[in-house]
Order: sequence, then structure tokens, then C-alpha cells
Amino acid sequence: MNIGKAAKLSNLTVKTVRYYADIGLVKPLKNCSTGYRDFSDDDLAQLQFVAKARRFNFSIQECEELLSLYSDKNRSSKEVKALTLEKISEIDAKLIELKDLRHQLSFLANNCQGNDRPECPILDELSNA
Amino acid sequence: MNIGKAAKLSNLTVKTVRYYADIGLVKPLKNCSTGYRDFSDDDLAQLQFVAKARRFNFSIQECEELLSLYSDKNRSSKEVKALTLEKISEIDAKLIELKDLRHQLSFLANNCQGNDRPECPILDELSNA
DNA sequence: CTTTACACTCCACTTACTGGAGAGTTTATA
DNA sequence: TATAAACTCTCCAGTAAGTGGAGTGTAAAG
Repeated sequence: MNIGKAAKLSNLTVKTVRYYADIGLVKPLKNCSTGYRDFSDDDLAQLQFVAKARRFNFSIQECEELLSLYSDKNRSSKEVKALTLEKISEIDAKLIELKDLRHQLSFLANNCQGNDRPECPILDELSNA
Repeated sequence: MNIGKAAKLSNLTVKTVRYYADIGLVKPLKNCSTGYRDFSDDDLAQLQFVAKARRFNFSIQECEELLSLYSDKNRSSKEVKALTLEKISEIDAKLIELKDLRHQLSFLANNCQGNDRPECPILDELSNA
């Protein structure tokens, strides 16, 4: 598929997908005559994965590492599993933090209902968190 | 408190806190004679809030907006509530996505246990997600 | 009283994009 | 079949949000 479709299906911009191809994070085939990139379904899957991981601040390098786990036949499955479990526990920490952030904001929304809003409630809330 | 303590308590680096002060995201007092920044508890609370929000890719500008809700007495509480609720629904979407990412990785970890790892399971998993 | 830890400014560098110019390609429409 | 609209390409400059390091001043501990 062309870059436009790959971008749409992975929720990335065309610019970003092109950038990922430039740095070698994905390696689409290239039509020699037109110069157009040609993305396979696997390329798309990788883009979708990267898009998701990037939204949670996993760096490009970390994404690369995770992706390479599957292509590098020399790695032992122990290694694969270890890195994966490490990332999962990072995700668990993020989940807790994100729930916490949600809690703080919803506390704020509920305490700012009245028209005569008093002193800022969030700073107190935040201070003793 | 000094910048070092503020950084430690907000899980930011000294460099980053200094940067936030430079761009006016927080406004610590400044000791005229030494030039040292002096962070109040409120400054710290703001840093903690920003640290958390930034970890989930809320931009500096969004952080600024959220923080300003509390200091700007001219805003109506309706406005405060609307923006806050908007951010909460963004967080809900992120929560779903993050859980999904966790699921994908744990699926992978479980399917890479054996020593003779077969073809990559994640790409299949990702493709039909 | 001096070493160690911490603070400051300033400036260059990095990561991960983003925007725009200029030009070729493909598709839909007149 | 012509031509306009939509899509693609490269290249280059700019942005957001830091990060690293040099050179220097301040404070606390031994």
C-alpha cells in the first residue's frame, strides 16, 4: 500500500511515516521507477505498534528494540521475554500514574461546579498526594 | 526550597526544572544576592502536576492552560470544568490504549516461552488488532 | 579552611518530528 | 484526451522539549 493509506491506518501523519522509513524503523519496499514507498501488512503492523508505544513515551530506540526481538533470530527467547516483561512493568507503573492523574482532574472538575469557585482545590490535592 | 529538592520531589531533573522556570511555567522567587531560585510548596505542586501530565504527552502549553485555570480568577467555573472534562476523556482514551499495549506485550511474553521460538507471534497479533 | 556538593548562566546539541518549496505521478472529471 | 485534483517524492529549515558541558559562584561538612 502507499504511504497515505499506511499513515491513515496507523494514525500517523504521512510526514511521520516517511520519517520512520528514513531512519530505518520500518523498511518498506521502494518502487524503482516512481520512487513511491510500498508498505506491506507487516510494515503496517509495525507502524501501528510504534504509534501506540510512542504515545506513551517509549523512545524510538525502545520501539526499535522491541521490534527487533521478532526479526533477530539470534536472540534467545529468554532475552525476548525479559525485555518484554520489563516493558510490561513500566506500563503497569504508567497505568497507575495515569489513573492517578485522572483522579486528580475529576476531583477538580467536581469541586469547581459552584459558580463562586473558592480557592483552588487542586493545589491542595496535589500537595498531599 | 532549592531547585535540587524541588527536582527530587517532583521526579524531574534539575535541568528540566530550570527550563520550566525559564519559560515561565513555574515562577519561583529568586534570591537577589545569590541568584538561587526558591520554590514554594505551590511551585512544587505545580511541578508535580506538570511532571505527571508531561509523562502522558500533554504538551507544555496544555499544562500551562490547566495550571492557569486556578490562578486566573476571571475564568468562569464552567470553563474550568469543560476543559478539565475534556482532558479526562483524553485520559480515558489513553487508558484504553495503554491497557491494549500491555495486552499485546503480555501476549508476546507468553508466546515466546519455549526455547524454539517459532515465527513472530506479535506481528500476527498486531495485524488483526 | 578547604573540599565537596550544589547553584548559576550561556550556548551548543539532540530527539522526534513538522512545514514548505519545488517537482514528478496517478486518478477523476470535463 | 486534456487537465485539474490528489497524492507522492526529496531537500532543507524550523520547532518543542529538553540535555550536556564549560566556566563560575555559594553553602555545608569535615
